[in-house]
Amino acid sequence: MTEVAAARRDVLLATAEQLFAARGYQATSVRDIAEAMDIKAGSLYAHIETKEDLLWEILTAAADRFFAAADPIVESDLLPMEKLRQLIAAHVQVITDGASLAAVYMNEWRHLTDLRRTEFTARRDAYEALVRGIVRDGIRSGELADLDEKFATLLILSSMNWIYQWYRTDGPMTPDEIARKLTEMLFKGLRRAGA
Amino acid sequence: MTEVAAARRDVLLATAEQLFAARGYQATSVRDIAEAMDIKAGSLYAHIETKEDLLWEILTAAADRFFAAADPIVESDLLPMEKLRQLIAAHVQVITDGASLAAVYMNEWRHLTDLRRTEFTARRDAYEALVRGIVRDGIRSGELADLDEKFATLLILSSMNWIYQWYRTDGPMTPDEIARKLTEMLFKGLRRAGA
DNA sequence: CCTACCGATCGGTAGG
DNA sequence: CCTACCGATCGGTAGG
Repeated sequence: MTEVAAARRDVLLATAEQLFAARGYQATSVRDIAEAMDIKAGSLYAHIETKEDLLWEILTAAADRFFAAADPIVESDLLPMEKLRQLIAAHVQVITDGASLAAVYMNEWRHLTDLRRTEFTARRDAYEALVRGIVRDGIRSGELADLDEKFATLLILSSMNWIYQWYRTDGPMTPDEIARKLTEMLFKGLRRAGA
Repeated sequence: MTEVAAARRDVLLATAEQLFAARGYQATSVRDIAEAMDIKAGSLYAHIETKEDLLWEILTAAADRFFAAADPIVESDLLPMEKLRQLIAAHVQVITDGASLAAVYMNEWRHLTDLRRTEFTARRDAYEALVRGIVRDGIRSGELADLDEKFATLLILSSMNWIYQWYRTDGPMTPDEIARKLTEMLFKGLRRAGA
């Protein structure tokens, strides 16, 4: 593949990502994508075989980013709570860095056909297991309270994953501020200390 | 309208709700809905004018439930933190009581056409404002820490709204247990007390 | 609630 | 990357 063709493919993926995030996969036609690129629908098929390939590549790229951000932290020898703090910062960074990528990742995977959907959810579960492992270690080390491990993991993931819904690049908070505030609220709780 | 016709309409709405929750609005055809009811697609239009009417009625019913659960608590004269505790329990109850309704509520509203989408998001914002009002009062009364009010509200809402993703009627936790655990984690935080 | 049908749009292909 | 087109499916309607 030539460099130019590779670049065109990246434009195609970025265009599809934006439209899938804004309207959803099913509501986005190949003609919508082509029009946004100023080409004809049939021309897309010089780059892909099916519309689902676009979704699959976007979802795979998103999963790759989350793992690339988390893996070095998980494998480090930091204490569990510091691992958790850094993982939250890294995860939030991935989301704020590509809010439309995150939106597709959270919402559109169920439109994959069976085999790919199974592979996707397996990776998602594996990521959840990484977070859960840190939570478990934190409970054992005594840094975290004696929590329901699975429930706490879901609370952490859900609070992070909701961010793409309201985050705006031109909003008042930087990604780091978001991560810091979230970590503090999750760790310390909403109650006034001593109340 | 006869009672029989009203009952058929309820079946239609319940069927659409299930399918919209499972596959998404756009991926569900009127033929899918008709087939699930063992009738022909054209027959649906004895009950509705457009497919979007189904989505709109489901979303309106969902919003009604959330407000019906929250309003008496908001208008009570309980202390802010107790209000928040009860609101979380009531909100979780609505979600666990109808996980597919909640799924449609969270995911499918963006497929509404402009006017209805605007009305929907306005109601959603109004609900968020209810929660935020309690959070504000809790901060002022000193029951809650000196939090970023909006951020804390989003944390509470996101942690509640994620529940439909994993809740199963035959799972190990009752709705009350979920609400209790969630409240405790949100209020006390994940860190070991004194750590 | 059914039969029979409408125009529009869908994802995708052949040949250039 | 385009033109021209394919069969399938879409939401919806008329008349019974």
